[in-house]
Amino acid sequence: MRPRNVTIKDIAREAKVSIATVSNVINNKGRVSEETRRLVQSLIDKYNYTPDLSARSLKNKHSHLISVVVPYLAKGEFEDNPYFWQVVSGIESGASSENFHVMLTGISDSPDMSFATERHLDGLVVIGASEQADHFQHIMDLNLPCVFMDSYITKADVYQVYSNDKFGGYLGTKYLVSLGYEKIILVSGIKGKIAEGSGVDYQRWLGYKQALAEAGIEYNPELVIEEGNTMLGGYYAAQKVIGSIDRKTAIFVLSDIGAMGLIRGLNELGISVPKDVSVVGYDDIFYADFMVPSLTTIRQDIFRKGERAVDLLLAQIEKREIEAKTILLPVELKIRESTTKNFSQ
Amino acid sequence: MRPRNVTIKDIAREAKVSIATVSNVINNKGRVSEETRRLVQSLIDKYNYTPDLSARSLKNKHSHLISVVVPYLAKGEFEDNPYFWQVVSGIESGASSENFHVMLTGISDSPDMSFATERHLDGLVVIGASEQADHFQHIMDLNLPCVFMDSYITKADVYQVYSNDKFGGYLGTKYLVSLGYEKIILVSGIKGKIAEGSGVDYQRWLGYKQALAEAGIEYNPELVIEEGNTMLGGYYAAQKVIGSIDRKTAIFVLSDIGAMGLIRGLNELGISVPKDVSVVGYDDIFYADFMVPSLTTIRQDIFRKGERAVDLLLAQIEKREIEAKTILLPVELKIRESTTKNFSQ
DNA sequence: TTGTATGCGTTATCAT
DNA sequence: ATGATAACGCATACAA
Repeated sequence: MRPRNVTIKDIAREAKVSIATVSNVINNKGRVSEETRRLVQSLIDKYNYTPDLSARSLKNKHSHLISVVVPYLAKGEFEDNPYFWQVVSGIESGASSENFHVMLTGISDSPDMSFATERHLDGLVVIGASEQADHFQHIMDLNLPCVFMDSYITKADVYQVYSNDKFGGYLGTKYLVSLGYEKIILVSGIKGKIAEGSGVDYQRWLGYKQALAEAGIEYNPELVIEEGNTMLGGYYAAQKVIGSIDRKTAIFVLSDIGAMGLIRGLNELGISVPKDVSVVGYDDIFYADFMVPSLTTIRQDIFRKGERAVDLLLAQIEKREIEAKTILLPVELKIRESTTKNFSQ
Repeated sequence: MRPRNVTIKDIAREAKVSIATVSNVINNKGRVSEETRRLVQSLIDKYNYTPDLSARSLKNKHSHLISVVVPYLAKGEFEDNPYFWQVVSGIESGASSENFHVMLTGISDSPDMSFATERHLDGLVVIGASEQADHFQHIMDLNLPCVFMDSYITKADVYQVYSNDKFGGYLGTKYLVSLGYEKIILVSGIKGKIAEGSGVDYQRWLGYKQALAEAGIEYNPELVIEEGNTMLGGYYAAQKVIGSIDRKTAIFVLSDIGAMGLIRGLNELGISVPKDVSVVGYDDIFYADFMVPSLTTIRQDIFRKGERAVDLLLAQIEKREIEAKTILLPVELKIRESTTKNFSQ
């Protein structure tokens, strides 16, 4: 199809040196005389030669290719949540600046991870894995550099990055309490995660409970709605909470995308935010500030989180010294229009 | 690091056959006796053997890897627009169902496309390229199977998929006219594209003009604001249009994400949608229905668009028969809350 | 039907 | 400082 590519051999021939020498100047290994180095380099430039990565990978067992995998999500939960895309953007950005490429491994893919070894992937960024699931062991069995995001793996020696979810849960709840609300509904993610005691939502729930306790408000499990951190989940949650909203009620949704669905759902039921009820979200996805009303939320720097994950992954791949295998990112409360003081007293 | 992988040789040895035979059963080439086929297959299963793709790629010159590239966007324009992610989702979905993997090639990457040949990529999906730009020739020079999305390349024999942008522009405009508006502001994308006569926005603009002409409304270039199809672009556009909004005015924004920014911007300036002004968007991104107000828009099936692009690409890669090198997808008007009849008369 | 041998483009070892 | 050569894992042309 396209003209045969120029290889290391062609360069060697034209430079009248051996391929070993060319290889050496490419990887500036070995001691090559400045003179031949320049000669070879000039030919490389002239022919626009770049080494064949398949050949290299065959030899080296690495590929400068990493993959991001999101194993535990249903179709749509991933693609319809800007959170993930912003993470992936950060990953791609961090990777490409270090000359790594990023493969996207769709969530609907089979649990089969063989592609990782087949392609000599250099590493994996795994988002939202759960230690209990089969997948986790599969991934560990790969024995590949890995960074887990948002996973709260308890096993030692696992590279992880997350943000301070417990504190985030605490912050959001405390803020609503400080506004004068006494009944804080928590709209959370995947059913069972809290009971299971795993995942980010569990951590955020811990913070929620702590803030409640500090405020002397009794924890009421009936106020915890597990509807999924999706737009539709939030939308349906609206119907579930509608009955229990009174003047002292506020709602804390553990994802911005869920909060968006909820606010929409509430609107359709004739409830206006923040006039009738205050809502806090979580994540600070890129358009949280542009929604109507703009969303009070727990902000984490999502893009940066992705970048940090690659940093950590590449450090592991390149066996660099690192401070710690675990990176904990800060969160902060971002006050916007979806919350307002409770004037009911 | 991890235990040496089992190779074709290991299987051959244990099966007491040659590697050629093993290779034959893997690719079910050649005539292999049913008996040995079964034997070899059982060992393949037993050892969980999968062929090394780097080796294969070195031999074959293909990789079962495609890449999506978005060459002409500034940082943020890509990652903050759900449109692109939905396209990418569609691409990933289509590709993975055909056992192809997808590489993400970030927009901030250098114009250098050498990675495509280095990695023996099987093909490219290029989004929003412009025939005039240098990039275009670079990509064509690769001589690689390619599908251009949203590009309106005039050169013959180029594989393309787009949706009916001109009709979309027509539909949105006509609808606003039918609601009783006589002054339709058009908020468009990248500056100069319309003058240049290229890209989707130019096509949509053509449709806009046509609808105006049919309605007997004189085209007024001052009503065309080129502020970028981004959230911030829309936001700033609000300040530009504010002065010229009267009772007969409606606004057509050529992206939902821009419309979101615009509506937010208008709100901050004390103008409410649709009470004070009607707004139509474009794309029907996944949350258009969940915004407040929900967005009247020109719908295209974005995910499907991505899927169709891979279909076309894979057909090209596998040299299958196809009906046409160009796929034109339909658009439709989706009426929601951001538009309302003009009662000013 | 099956085996042998060669080459794909590199890197690395060992000579020279 | 440089060159010859083996090896990486696979596919394939050709032989048997």
